[in-house]
Amino acid sequence: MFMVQFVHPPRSEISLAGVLGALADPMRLRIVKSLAAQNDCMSCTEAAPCPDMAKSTLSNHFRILREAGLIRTSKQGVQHRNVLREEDINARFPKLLKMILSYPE
Amino acid sequence: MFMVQFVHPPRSEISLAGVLGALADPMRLRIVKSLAAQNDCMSCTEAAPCPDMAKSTLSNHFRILREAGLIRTSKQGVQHRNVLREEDINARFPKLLKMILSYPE
DNA sequence: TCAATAGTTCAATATTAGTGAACTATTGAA
DNA sequence: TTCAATAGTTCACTAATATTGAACTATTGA
Repeated sequence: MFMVQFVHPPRSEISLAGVLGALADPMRLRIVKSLAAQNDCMSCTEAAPCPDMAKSTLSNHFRILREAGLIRTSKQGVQHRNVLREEDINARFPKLLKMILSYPE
Repeated sequence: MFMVQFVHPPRSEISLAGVLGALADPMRLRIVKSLAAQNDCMSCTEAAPCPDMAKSTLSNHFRILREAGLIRTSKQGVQHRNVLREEDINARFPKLLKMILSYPE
């Protein structure tokens, strides 16, 4: 009955604290690394950082990434398509994302 | 009777998640910016991001920065001398700190 | 010795994260 | 069309973390 509505901040409202906070979690960092490596959209389960994580936890991580402006989510069929908002992040904080993703750990 | 002991992680144990998490707070980011601008040690109150913050809150922010490996604290008289561990951070995550501190907000 | 200064620690409350269970929405097949 | 499977979300509960006032420790200087 009620469609799930995704909340995406406009580019101008993407904050540094928000971005850093979203990336300051090893699981979320792995999600973002997956999305960056794929260079395409991925479903939540495809980008899941580990197989044994609770669905609700995974969903929460995607929500945090979305609300921080790091990813854009749209619905396609039964899945959610998540893409990295690379252009937006780069426009706000040039080179930051690439640099953070470049570290091995 | 009991000296306050400061906990500082060795360089090798400074983690990306720890650094990003520590910097993902506007107040702590301001503290680190102050220390970077000063390029010297500062007391906690000198580097305080706003004057009306509770002492205990300020103390807690410094503890988080310290435990993340971002600052080194030593005691001098009645004050604590805080310095940015720039070399250590740069060794672990080259250019990251400078980049994060370069954004205006 | 006493007051002032600089922080820390403690205890209480408030916010946030992780998770299982129940739910919604879409697809595909009987 | 109905039903099961799939993909996520939302809710409710618990656990961890942040904020703050009050009490405390340590140092200095009068």
